[in-house]
Amino acid sequence: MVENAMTPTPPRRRTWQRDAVREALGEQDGFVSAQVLHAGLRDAGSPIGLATVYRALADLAADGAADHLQHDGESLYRACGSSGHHHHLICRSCGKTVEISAGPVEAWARSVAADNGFREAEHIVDVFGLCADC
Amino acid sequence: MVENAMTPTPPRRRTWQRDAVREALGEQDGFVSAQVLHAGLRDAGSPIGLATVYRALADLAADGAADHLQHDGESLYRACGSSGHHHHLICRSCGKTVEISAGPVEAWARSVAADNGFREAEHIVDVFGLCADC
DNA sequence: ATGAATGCAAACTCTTTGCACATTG
DNA sequence: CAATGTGCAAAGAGTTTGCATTCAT
Repeated sequence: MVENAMTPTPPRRRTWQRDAVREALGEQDGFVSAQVLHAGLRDAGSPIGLATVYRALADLAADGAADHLQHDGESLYRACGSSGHHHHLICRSCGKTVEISAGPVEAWARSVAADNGFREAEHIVDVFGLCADC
Repeated sequence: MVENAMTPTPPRRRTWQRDAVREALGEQDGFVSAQVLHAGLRDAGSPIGLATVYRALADLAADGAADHLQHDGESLYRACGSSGHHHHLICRSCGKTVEISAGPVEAWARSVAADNGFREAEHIVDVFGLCADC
């Protein structure tokens, strides 16, 4: 099913859980899974439930406030709309994240999209690997 | 575990199941899920098991004979004769997927990873947009 | 003959959902 | 006060795995 064309009056209540998820997501560099985010929140003291994190993330993604992608069977989310546009190099063992700039890639993505008649192109580019320490 | 650098003597037995999976995959136009492929095979009369299809597809992908991607929680496969590694341009409205090659990006990803001391780098590169029809 | 491949079903992981209760607007 | 959001635990979906049997080499 598709989002109804017009937005009747998006009822979206403000709860501390929702805020917590949004903030936790924003503090992360790169993409995080719902599970990891939930674990982090609980470690930080929030008694928030896993289902709530899933629901909050789904809403954020639906509202365009978060980017969503899937890797290795799990959904990963990333705060979106915050600062500028950058990408990440992520260690899949220790989680270390290095911010990388992808100058050439930006142009490439735009041209590939244009060549195929796509408009409003966005792109997700992240590199996973094992860092020097792992 | 990683593929050993050199190929000692790839033990991969030829079974009619494996052939059936490879052929069925080849007859498909785009990407297919393991489940759909399995259903198709059974409809065609093959008493092949689901687990076998999963295993065969995994092997094909590992051997570079199939392209693999995930969409909406399921693994999709597609016969991929030669080159091996592709990325996708996805319409965020109708879901249409166009396979794109990212030559320059491959090199860039490798060098970025190397520059930061990362090994075994994989990368996620997907471009989203609105296709011409949407 | 030897051991990889298969099949089945149980196990697993990640995600979604039903329902009663708490909260928001 | 009405309706949405939350929690928990159970249900789902998709994929993987253990083990005895079958089959390719």
